[in-house]
Amino acid sequence: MPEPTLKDVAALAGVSPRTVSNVVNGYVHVAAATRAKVEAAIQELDYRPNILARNLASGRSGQIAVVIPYLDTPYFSELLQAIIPRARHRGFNVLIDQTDGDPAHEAELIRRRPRGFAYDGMIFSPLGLAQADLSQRDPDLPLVVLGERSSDGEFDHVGIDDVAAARDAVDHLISLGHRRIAAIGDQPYRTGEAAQRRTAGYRQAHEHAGLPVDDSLVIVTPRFNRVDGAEAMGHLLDREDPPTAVFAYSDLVALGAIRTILQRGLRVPEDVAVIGYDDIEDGRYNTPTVSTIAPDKAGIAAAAVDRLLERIDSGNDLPGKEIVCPYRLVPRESTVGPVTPD
Amino acid sequence: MPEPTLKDVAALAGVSPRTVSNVVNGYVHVAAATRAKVEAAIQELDYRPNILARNLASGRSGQIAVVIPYLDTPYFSELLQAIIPRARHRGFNVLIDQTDGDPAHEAELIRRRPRGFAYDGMIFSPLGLAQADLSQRDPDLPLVVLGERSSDGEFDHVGIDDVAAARDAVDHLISLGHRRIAAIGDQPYRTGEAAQRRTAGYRQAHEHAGLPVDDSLVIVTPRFNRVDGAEAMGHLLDREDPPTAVFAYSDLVALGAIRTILQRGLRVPEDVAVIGYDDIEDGRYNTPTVSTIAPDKAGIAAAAVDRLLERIDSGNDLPGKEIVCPYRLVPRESTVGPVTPD
DNA sequence: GCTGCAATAGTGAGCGCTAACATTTTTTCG
DNA sequence: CGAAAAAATGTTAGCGCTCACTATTGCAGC
Repeated sequence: MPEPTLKDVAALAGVSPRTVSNVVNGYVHVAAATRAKVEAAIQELDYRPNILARNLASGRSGQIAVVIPYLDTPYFSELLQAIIPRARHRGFNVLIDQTDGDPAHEAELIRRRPRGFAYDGMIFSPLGLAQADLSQRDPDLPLVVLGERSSDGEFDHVGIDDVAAARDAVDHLISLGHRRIAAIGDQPYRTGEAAQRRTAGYRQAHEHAGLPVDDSLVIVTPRFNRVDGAEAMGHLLDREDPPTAVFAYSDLVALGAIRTILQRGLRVPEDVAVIGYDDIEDGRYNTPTVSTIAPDKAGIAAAAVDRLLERIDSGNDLPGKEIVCPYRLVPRESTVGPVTPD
Repeated sequence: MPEPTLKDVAALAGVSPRTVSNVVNGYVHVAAATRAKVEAAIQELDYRPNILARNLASGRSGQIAVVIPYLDTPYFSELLQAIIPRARHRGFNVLIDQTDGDPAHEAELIRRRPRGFAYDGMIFSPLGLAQADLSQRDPDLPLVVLGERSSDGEFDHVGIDDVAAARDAVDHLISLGHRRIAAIGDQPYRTGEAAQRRTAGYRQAHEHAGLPVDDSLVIVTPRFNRVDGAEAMGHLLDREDPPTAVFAYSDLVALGAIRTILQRGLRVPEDVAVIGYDDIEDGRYNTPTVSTIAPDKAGIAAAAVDRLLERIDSGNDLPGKEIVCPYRLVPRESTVGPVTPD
C-alpha cells in the first residue's frame, strides 16, 4: 500500500487538505475540535508528510550547509556538535562539507551552488581563502562566515575578538613573570589572516607591558596541528636562549609543544609554560591540562545558526552584520601548575 | 529575475522539455546535434536543475544517512571520510547523524523515518543496540549495517572477520614470545557483542597455541577510548605479575595504555608490547607507532555505499547479504620495536 | 517501395504539498 | 442589534521536474 497523503488524511477527517496542512505545520488559527479530529486521522493512517513535496511547494529544502576545513580537527568537530542541535531545533538539517582548506574548492562552494545539493544557506569557515576572495561569492546564497576576520559589513560574520584574546593569553604569561615568550603558529602570507591576528595580539601584549618583541621567537607553521607544534618547540629548545613560555596558536599546537618539552626531560610549566587556543577536549584531559583561550563555541554556533535562518527568512536582503562572541581565558596546569581541588 | 527552468531551456533550444531532461540526465538516445543545441542553451541561461523538483518527481532525495555513534572518534571519522566521496561519486549526498551510542536514539532511527529528514537509505553503525534490536526496524528503509556482528541474512551487513582479526593480533604477540597477554576492552553484556568477538579471538589464539587463559587479564572497559586504556593499564601494572603484552580492543585504548606504561618509566615494547585495533592516524604518528589490526576502511566504505545504492535501486527487495572485507595485521614499533627504514 | 524496428523527440499527467485567494462562521463593539 | 473585523476553513493553481505513452523519423531487409 502506498504511503498515505495529506489528502487521505483530509478525507478521513472530513476537512480540507488546507486544514490538515495547518495542523501539521502548527498554524495557530485552527479550532481545537478540528485539530483533534485531524490528529486522530493522522494517527490512524500513520501519516507522515512527504518532505520532498513540501520542499518543492515551499521552495525550501530545510537544510543548511556547514563548510569547514577539517571534520576531524577537534575545534571544528566541537563547533559542529554545537551547530547541529541548534539547527535541528530550528527545524533544519545540517549538511557537512569538508574542504581540506583547498582554496579552489572553497571558492567554488560560495561562487555557485553545486549541482545536486539542496540547501537554503551556508555557514562557512574559510581556511584557504583570504578576506578578499569572499567578495566573489554568489550574492543569492544566504551566507554566514565564521572565524577570524572581519566582514567590513559585506556579509554576516560570527567570531571572537582574536586580537584581544591573543593579547589576553600573552598578558597571562607576562603576569606570571615570563619575559621571553615564543609564539608558535604565525602565517605571514595572504591566507594567514587568522594567524596574523594572533601575532598582532602577541605584539600588543608586549607593547602594553613595555617588553621588546624578539621576532625570532615568532615561529611560522604551515598548519595548526600537533606535529607543527612539536617541531617548532624542538627548534626553540635547540636555541641557546630558549623561551620560558609559549603562546601556541591552537591547543593542538600547544599539545605538540608540551610533548616535545616533556620528551626533553623538561617540566611544564616550571621550565616552559604553555598556553593554547580553542579549548578543545584533549587539552582538558591532557597531563598537564592545557591553559587556553576558550571561545564560546555554543554562543558562536547559536549566533551563526540564528543569523543564517533570519537571513533565509528575510529572503536574504539583510545588511551584513558583525557578531562578536565572548571568550574566556582559562588558566590550567600548563601555565600555573597543578591546582589542588578543594 | 527568477531562476531559469527546464522549460526555458527547452524554449530557447527549440526542443521539448523532455529532451532537455534527457540531456541533463545523460540519457543515451539524444542526437549529437540536439545535445549540443541544448547544452548551448543551458550555458546561455546558466541553467541548473531544481533539485527539489527533481526529488519530488523522481521520488528520490539523492541523500543517504550515515548513522555513527561518534563523529569525532578517529575510526568513525576516517570511515566517514571514505564513505562521503564514494557516495558523492555515485551522485548521493551524505547526511550524518551522531547517536552517542544512545540505544533509544538508535532504535528510533531505524524504526521510523524521522520527520523532516529526507534520505533514501541508511548506513548504520550501531553501538547501543544489540543484534536482536535490529530486527525491530522499518522494513521499508533500505539499510546497510556496519560493524561487528553478523546479519544472519536478515539485512545487509559489511564488516571484517573480527574474531579472526583478534586472533591474528594475539597470535602476533604469542609469536613474539609473549605468554602473559592482557586484553583490554571486554564488554560482557548485551550490547557488547563487538568486544565479545575480540575476546573470542583472544581465547582462540591462546587455545591454538596451547596456552591457558588467565581470565583476570581480560579487562572490562565501558568504552574504547584513551582514558579507559590508560586506567586499565594502570591496574594491570599494579599487579604483582603484570602482563608482558597487551591486546587493546581499539587504537585509542592502545594509545592510553602506552601512555601509562611510559609514564611508569617502562618501555614499549621492551617491557610491555601493545597491539591495537582500527589503524587510526594517531597510532601511525605516535611514539612509538602502534601495531594494529587495519580494517580495509576504503573497502568497507565502498562496499557499504555500493550495496546500499544497489538496494535502493532495486526497490529494497533484495535478500540480506553478508559482506566480509579484508583486514591486515600491521606490526609497528609498539610490538616489534623501532624499524630502521632502508 | 514497403514493412518493421531502432533511434529520437514530443505530450501531458502527475509527484504531494503550500499558499494565495475566496468563503463562511464567529467575535467584537459602538 | 448590525457592521466590520477576526477566525476558521475551503478551493485551487502551481512548484519544476520525471516518466509512461505517443509520434515521428531513418534505414535495413526483402
